Amino acid sequence: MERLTLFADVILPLPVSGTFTYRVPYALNDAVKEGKRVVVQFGSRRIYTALIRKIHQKPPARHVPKYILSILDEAPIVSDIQFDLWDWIASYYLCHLGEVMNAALPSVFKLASESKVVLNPLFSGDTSQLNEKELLLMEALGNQKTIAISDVMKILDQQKVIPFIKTMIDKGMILLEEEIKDKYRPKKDTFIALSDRLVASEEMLRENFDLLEKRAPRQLEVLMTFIHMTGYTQGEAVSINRSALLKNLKGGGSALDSLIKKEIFILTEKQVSRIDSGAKGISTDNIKLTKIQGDTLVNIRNGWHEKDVVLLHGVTSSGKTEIYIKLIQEAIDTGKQVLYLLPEIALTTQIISRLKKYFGDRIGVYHSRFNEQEKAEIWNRTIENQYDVILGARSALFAPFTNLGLVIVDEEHDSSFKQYDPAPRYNGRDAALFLAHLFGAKALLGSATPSLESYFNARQGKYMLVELFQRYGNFPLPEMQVVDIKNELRQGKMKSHFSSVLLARLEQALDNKEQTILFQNRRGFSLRLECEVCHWMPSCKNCDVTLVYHKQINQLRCHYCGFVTRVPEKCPECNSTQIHMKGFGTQRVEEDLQIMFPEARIARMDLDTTRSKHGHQKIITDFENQNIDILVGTQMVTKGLDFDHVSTVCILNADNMLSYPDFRSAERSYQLMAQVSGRSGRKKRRGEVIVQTWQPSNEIIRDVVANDYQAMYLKQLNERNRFKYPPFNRLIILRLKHKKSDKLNKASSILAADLRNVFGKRILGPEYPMVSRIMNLYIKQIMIKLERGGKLVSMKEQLKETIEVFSRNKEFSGVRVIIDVDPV
DNA sequence: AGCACGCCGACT
DNA sequence: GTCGGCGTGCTC
Repeated sequence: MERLTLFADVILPLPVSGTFTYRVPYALNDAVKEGKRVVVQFGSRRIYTALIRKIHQKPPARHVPKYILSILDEAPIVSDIQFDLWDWIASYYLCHLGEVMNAALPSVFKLASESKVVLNPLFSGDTSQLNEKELLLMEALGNQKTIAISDVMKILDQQKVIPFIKTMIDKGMILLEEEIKDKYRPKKDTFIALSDRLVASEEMLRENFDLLEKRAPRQLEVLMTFIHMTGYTQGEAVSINRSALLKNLKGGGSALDSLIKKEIFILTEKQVSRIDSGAKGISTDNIKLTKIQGDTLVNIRNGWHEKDVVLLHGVTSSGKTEIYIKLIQEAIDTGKQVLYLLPEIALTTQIISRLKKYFGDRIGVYHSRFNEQEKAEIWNRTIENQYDVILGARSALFAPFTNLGLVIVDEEHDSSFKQYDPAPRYNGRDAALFLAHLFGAKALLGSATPSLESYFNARQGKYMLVELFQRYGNFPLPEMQVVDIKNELRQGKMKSHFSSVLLARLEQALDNKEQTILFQNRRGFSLRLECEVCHWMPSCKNCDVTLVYHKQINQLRCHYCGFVTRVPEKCPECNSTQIHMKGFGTQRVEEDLQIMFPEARIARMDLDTTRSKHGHQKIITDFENQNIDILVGTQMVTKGLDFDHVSTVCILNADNMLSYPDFRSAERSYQLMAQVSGRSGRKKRRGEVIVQTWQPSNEIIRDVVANDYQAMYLKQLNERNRFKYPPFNRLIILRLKHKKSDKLNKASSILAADLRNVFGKRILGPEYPMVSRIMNLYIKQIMIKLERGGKLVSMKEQLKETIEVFSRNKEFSGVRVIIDVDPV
């Protein structure tokens, strides 16, 4: 029989372009399959887990391929559709397939090993002919079986060890070994069962009882507890987790061991799950939708008849989750899987348990707090079709779905769906929509404050728009009150960051045992100039952003287009010379508050207090249980939390987000303020929202107070159009990094010039980003504004090509170019 | 990404 | 004269 010579193109988990072709050993001809992991050598000695992308019979023209060393999987772990998704991500976000692979696979699926040296078993053991260094290594190998190459360097105290190792191999003293083991280990637990003879005969069991009663009361207790926990039916063997048994006994390990020795119990090892399960879930029929929720459900269903994507614009607390649950159930009923994406920070136990309540162990959760072994287990279970629903943050979209029918992206406006670093710099929402498209699945984007892009798409007819403007139980939107900080100051009523209005309200809330959330934007520490009199702030003439003050050069600068201007001597609005720097005080809020309200229980939720593994969850739980009166927090408090006893929400300073130098700052501010406000008020009581600001007549604030998303949308859309920003234009940002600023400057202006030759006026910059040096690397960025409807694919090809040509220039070889498509 | 190869300064 | 520093280029 003729043997086929097969080759496999594999993806390596590295930032290298393209795939690499390996030869398939004949013995593995039957076993190779696209989507399986294989072990390959890449370079002189590195061993990697690669993924078979394509199997073919075409030998590489240029070189002799290496062989695949082994196959790791029984069955493919990545499907064709997933590969299509990976391809799309790599080409759309201009990154390498290997980088997508890295993001997609749980890290325990990838292994990279180091070569190790071992003693050659055939070596005579005669060390008389060895030189000093050889003796040293042989001695070390006497103590430990394997030694990594890097450790050989240490032992011999020299860098070049490869030639040395090579001669030792040639002399037959040592061998090279690559330790390649799957890092994924099924978790095993020890189980206890009654021995067969006791199971077979109740009489025998009684005999043992009597025996133990006299001599070993503790052992009897163990046996009794076991019977108590498992029950006893003659002829029916039952086992129980050892630790569970011991837990009920409060110790008794030695007594148990004696019973095992006496062969009354037998030990078995069983593979167990790391993930709690067994929960059955109750029927979703138990959810009774309100009339308006029911109507919305119907609207969404109808929307899907027209378009594949529906945007659900539903005010905060409108009961969107119940609608999602109904839709999930419907998808499951037709035998399909569901992907439910949320921003990481919104993945709290609150939402997880709400879904588990209905879908029990049929829901798999992808969570950054899960360790890699757990993620691998969820992955495997997904392939085995044990899940109907996958709930998770953006990376959950890489789960190995087989039959996806519905994608839900909740809080779709949230910027954390976009991965910033490292590559792939993908947007989880957009990639999920593409995934839905690949499966022919329906998609639902949900938000109380949709992103301009999504809303625009809905208005343009690309998506179907469904609106839900009534809060659950028809309780009213909170009452909003704008407090003019300027006024308060003038009247001497401002204490620290707190207006008299806020302080009065806080006192009242404390008296009534109501909870309060004080929101302060984390952003806004950059220096900006502001007129003390009229609060005019200098903004860019090319872009709709506030200029940032650069102290070193004493100039104002737009970090988007590079516009630079001198610091004005007089305010152009009111001619005042009182132009000062602005920056908001920080975490003193909590301390100041504590001084004013010594009795109050105050907590802070920000990056510092939530850094620990369960810090975030702990604060939420404490707040839920009303162990906290006042919660001071950043963005975090806005994400997907529902608290029942919050009567008041205060935005301490609306200005610092409004003036953030970013074309999205108005949109973001609206979203943030609207989302924070939505935390106020529940059920019986109408909530209150206090907005403290220097500019009470600011349009965005007015729109928030009026709950007028439309107004904000239309105004912003106009701005975006004027300045060629999304959704009208697509943005790509190139970030160049180098440790020498002069080299970087030169490199970035040359790249920008190269790009202008191709793209003309679509290129802006180079410019320093706001943080112009990170980890000793200087950074410059170039922005590309591509018009919508342009030849996006070919434009990206040209962009890639231009960058590649630039990178080949030796003068700039050390300059890293990072491509960020659709930055947020 | 890693690793080897290469070409230059400070040591036995 | 060697070691090892970092820059450069390739890996199927």
